[in-house]
Amino acid sequence: MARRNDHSRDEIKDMVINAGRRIIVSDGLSGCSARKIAQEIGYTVGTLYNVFDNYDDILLHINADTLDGMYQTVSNAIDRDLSGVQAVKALLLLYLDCATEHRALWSVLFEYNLSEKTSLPSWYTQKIELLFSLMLKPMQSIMKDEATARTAALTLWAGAHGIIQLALTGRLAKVKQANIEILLDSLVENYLKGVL
Amino acid sequence: MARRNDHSRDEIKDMVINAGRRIIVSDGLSGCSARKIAQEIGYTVGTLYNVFDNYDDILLHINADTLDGMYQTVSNAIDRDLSGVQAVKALLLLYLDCATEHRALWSVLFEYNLSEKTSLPSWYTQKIELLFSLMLKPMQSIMKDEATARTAALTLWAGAHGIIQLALTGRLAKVKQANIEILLDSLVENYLKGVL
DNA sequence: ACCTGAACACCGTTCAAGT
DNA sequence: ACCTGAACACCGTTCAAGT
Repeated sequence: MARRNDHSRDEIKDMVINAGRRIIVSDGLSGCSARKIAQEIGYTVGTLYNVFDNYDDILLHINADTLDGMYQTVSNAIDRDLSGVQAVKALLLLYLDCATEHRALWSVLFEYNLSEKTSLPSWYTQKIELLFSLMLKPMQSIMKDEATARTAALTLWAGAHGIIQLALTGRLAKVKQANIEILLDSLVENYLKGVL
Repeated sequence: MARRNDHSRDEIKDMVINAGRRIIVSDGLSGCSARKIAQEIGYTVGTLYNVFDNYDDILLHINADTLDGMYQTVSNAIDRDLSGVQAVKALLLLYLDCATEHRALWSVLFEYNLSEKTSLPSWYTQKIELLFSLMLKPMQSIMKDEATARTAALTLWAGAHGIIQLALTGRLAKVKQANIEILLDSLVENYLKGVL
């Protein structure tokens, strides 16, 4: 034992993140733990702390991977033929797809709060910004002024998030899964009608 | 020991909920536990399980109290002189106040997910519905058709939640606390302009 | 009937000790 | 330098035993 050196530091990092993701997908966040991840990758729990600051740090990196995956999925699925209002609408439906298809990972993205004081690291918020840029682009093609385009994009982006979040967690009084798209449609349609 | 009978079942229930709320407010959700609640009220942890199903059940009841409190606060603070768009806008700003003033409790409301399968009990979703009725009312005075008024109210309500949630948790790229009101204003103003 | 105390099976985190 | 194993201080939950 000790000093096996089977894997490099970066390899272990990847193994931890991937094992954590698999466990969350199959058993949920509450079914995941540092010990279970360690067992899954064939190392002792102490090894995780050579590579990550703490358990929150592991979750943060899993979330980072989720954001990367969403960016890939969404940017690949974008229909380049659409433009304007239709493009924005299609984009938000793609986010809805991501959320429903990877529910557990998507939940961890928003519902896990890091220790109160420390804010999200900039390399992480940059991933958010990158994903957001997919929304900003079609909005800028609709509206000429850059500042108001950004405000509009933020508003619709966050608004759509709220609809998806509350509906998927059953907190949006009586709204069933099937009606989410109606609300998203209402949001985009009417907001943009008002803004243009 | 045993069979003290100092407090009735309902009294203990209240003590647990209130102690839990105090701990969450001062130490956050991660600082709260069944054991700490028990210690705070001078009982053993086992006693909590005579009165509640499990720890999730305790949090659910704390959330129920939070919802009751929000209903009281908001319905008392409503300016009856306002109407139409202004009334809706003022209402969402009152929610923002609730969220910022009771951050920890407000977080638990949305960021704590009960065990995957079981959905929220109806006595709980009724409290959500009651709070939502405060939003529905002014919307119905703006729009005649009841169904579209409800869709509009749901959309704005959930949309505002998304803006508040993402902004307060630092997940809405570069949006500072001060800009939340701008986004809320943009949401309500433009959405209603489109809908009317 | 009500409450305790102790147990069970877990946690995240640390770190001396081995190779 | 890397990894283990064991410890520490916690968890939620259960339940026989006491009054």
